[in-house]
Amino acid sequence: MAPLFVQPVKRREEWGMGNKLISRHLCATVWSNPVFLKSIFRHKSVIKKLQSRKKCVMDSSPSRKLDSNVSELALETQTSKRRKVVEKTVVRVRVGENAGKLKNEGPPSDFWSWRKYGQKPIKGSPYPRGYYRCSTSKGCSAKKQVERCRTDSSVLIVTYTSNHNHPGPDLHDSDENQQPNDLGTPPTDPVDHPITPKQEGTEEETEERHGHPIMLSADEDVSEGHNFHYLQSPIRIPQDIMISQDYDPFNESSEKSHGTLGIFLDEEPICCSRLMTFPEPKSEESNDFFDELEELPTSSSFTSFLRGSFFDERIPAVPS
DNA sequence: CGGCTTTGACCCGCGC
DNA sequence: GCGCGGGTCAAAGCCG
Repeated sequence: MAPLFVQPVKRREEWGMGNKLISRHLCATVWSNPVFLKSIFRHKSVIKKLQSRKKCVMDSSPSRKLDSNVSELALETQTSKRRKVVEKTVVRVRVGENAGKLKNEGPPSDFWSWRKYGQKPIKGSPYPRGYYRCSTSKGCSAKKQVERCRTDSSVLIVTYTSNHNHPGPDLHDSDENQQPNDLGTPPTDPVDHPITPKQEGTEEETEERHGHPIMLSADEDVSEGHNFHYLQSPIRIPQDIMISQDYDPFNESSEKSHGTLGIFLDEEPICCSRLMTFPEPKSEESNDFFDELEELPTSSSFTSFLRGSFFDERIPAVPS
């Protein structure tokens, strides 16, 4: 299952994007929430292969052929043989309208360290798209694209491709005393990693699986053990982050579709905790987010939150 | 000095 | 074959 508002998609996206949208401070706050950090976690064993292949290519021939070879190998791991069918993970973050006007603004920072390697204007969108590569570890193929929704400049669309093949920064300081796991070992905390199908036994989940094909295909690779499978895009939610359940960036004409996610900053103050559909809702008194974190519900509760608050929008797009 | 951002150029896939 | 658009490279500059 794809965790919290993560959308692996197989299609070529055309969205608007804003490269520098929110202040670094805001970014750090937004992406430092352990709940989201743990919730966006996907596994893929191809990373290792990709990197070894990549290295070979680099050794023999520099530059351009590298990516094509890598992508080709990636394609080998997917259902379609079409070159451009790349499984992606999409995260949508809602920021304030004025966020883009702030100085020192930047894409949502997260758990990982990203280095920008490109920016391109996107046709049909007034906003450029920024291309980022994981700089936490050399050889990490994790990438992300950050752009603004063309129809809603307050929405950031972050598209993650590939997966990290290395451990991320230490989380345990703010994370329920959770110790980072050994390399290649999926986190033991249910919140730490995507809920596997076995863990999802609720009706909603069943319905979800029926309604939306589960595209996570890498979980079976966890057993490989020797490969690294790390958080694709961990996010944290501070208490001032708002969640929208009725925003759908994909639907340009609809702002009230399927309970999709947006994270609001600076607008529409709907407390995150109130939106969480925990078994025991409306813990209105708890304003200290991190205090609340320590009282996080169990995995099933969190799963309920995930399902209740976010709509799985993974799009099994057919290659064009 | 290392890491990061910026930005123009280049490469590649795809549609016509 | 050609043009378009997306993705990447890499040099230059900035910053701590």
